[in-house]
Amino acid sequence: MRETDFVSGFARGLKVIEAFGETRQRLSIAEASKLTDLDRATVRRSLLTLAELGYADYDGKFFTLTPKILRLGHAYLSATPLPALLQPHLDHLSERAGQSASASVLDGIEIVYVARASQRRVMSINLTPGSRLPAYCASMGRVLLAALPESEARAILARSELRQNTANTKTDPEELIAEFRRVRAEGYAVIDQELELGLCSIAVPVENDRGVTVAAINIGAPAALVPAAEMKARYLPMLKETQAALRPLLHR
Amino acid sequence: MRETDFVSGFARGLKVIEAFGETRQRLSIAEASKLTDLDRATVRRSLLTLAELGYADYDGKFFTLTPKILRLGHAYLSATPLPALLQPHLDHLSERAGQSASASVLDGIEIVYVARASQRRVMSINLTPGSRLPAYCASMGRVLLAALPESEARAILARSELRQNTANTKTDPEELIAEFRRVRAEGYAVIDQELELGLCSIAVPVENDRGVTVAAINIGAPAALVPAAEMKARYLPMLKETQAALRPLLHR
DNA sequence: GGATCATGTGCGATATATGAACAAATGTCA
DNA sequence: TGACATTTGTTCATATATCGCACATGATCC
Repeated sequence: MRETDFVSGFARGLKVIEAFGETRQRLSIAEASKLTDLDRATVRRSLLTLAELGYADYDGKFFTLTPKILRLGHAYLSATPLPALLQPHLDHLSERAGQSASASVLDGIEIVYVARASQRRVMSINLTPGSRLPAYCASMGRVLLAALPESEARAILARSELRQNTANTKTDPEELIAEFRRVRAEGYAVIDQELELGLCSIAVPVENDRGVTVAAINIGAPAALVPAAEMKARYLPMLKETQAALRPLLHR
Repeated sequence: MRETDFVSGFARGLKVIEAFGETRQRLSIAEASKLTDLDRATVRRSLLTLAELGYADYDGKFFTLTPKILRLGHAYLSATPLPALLQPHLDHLSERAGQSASASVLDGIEIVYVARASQRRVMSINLTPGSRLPAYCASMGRVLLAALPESEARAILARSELRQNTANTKTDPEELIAEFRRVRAEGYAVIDQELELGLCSIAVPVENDRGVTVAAINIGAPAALVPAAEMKARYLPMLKETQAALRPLLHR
């Protein structure tokens, strides 16, 4: 790509949108400038552009994103066949298991939920399509990382923070790499309260008709109801069935 | 705003992202150019920028959005306190009713789901936060339109397509305006299979502590289980309770 | 092989980014 | 309270980058 094939005004604008993350619903020009490391004048122009287009509100002091911004992400969720294709299978899975079933893909060091069928809520955080979790300590993340060449998986671990969320969280890269080998060999990953106390989950990869892993699906259950040791016996068979049902549906 | 306070390269890029709507997962440069009505060279630069930043994949012929694009919409969902604040109330509502409960806000002629607690799936389409429905034929849409000054509601109806989705769908603007008056007076809206056969729903506004409508919440049920005539008696009391519980929590 | 369509590129006209300068608002401290 | 220091938003001139057109090239289809 040539230098002139890059629209830096666009790139800067996207960076400004992403600055509205986490708890930052309202940003002043100066705050946005600090967060994005862009010049105040530049950020101001981006924000005013967003406001002019209806993607943001401006009260003269603070900018706030409007729901119109959801169109951007929704362009992906509705354009990609994956979520719609997975959804009925997740519904079925969730009903059979009596637990929540989800699907996610990898984006950098995180997994991104693309579809979900939830029973009652077990996690403290609210997962919806678009939600993100660190890959290293989520069952679907383990499956997706295990599908990568080991060098890439290592690179992702190196970029990850590897926080000790609970006493169970595995944070040693070598231990994680060894676990990826086991996942690759046995075809599933179980997480025993590594992300959050009281939550167990089991995941398997979803492969397309050429055997390439394109996503992961999982079932999550309260540890009090289903100990980690029982996850495999209870849920792996139905996850494998779903996996087999999906394979011929996924091309390219 | 001055002319030079607008970054047109940014605006053009956002337009390109939105071109990936509906069934358009893969776009060539020429296709994107037609959809956005932008010059091919411009679209090409925008798409290459998206690819360079990891928001899109490029196989030399077609561009595809990547899950990274979800960060943009998620910046809103996680930054805005509304979804997180509503979620536990929707969970509770959904459990009490034994039906799906949702919350949405208005964006132009559409409602946008910002939170949802779903029981079994009753609609053919899969609703998640970020999903959109035309406002004129959805229960939450009726509530949100009824909260606007009548001139604005009329303007939105004028811009809407007013499709006859089912035999029940109201498409006459005057009839809809009259219904908005009733909704305003009585404080709730019921939809009897106007969007999709077999689906009824009832919605109430969510107001902040100053009485301004900031969202709507609803309960949807299969018409076979709960006839429209029974929606009010069954669900309005619990919707009103939720409404009252939310009011003091919403400021500004 | 010619017509049609899609993509890539060079260039002049035009729009944008930059950093400094200024004005206004806000915070600080005696 | 008042004076000073900081922070923030805005404007400006100009160097720089982008836009859109026109043309060249490559693909595809009768």
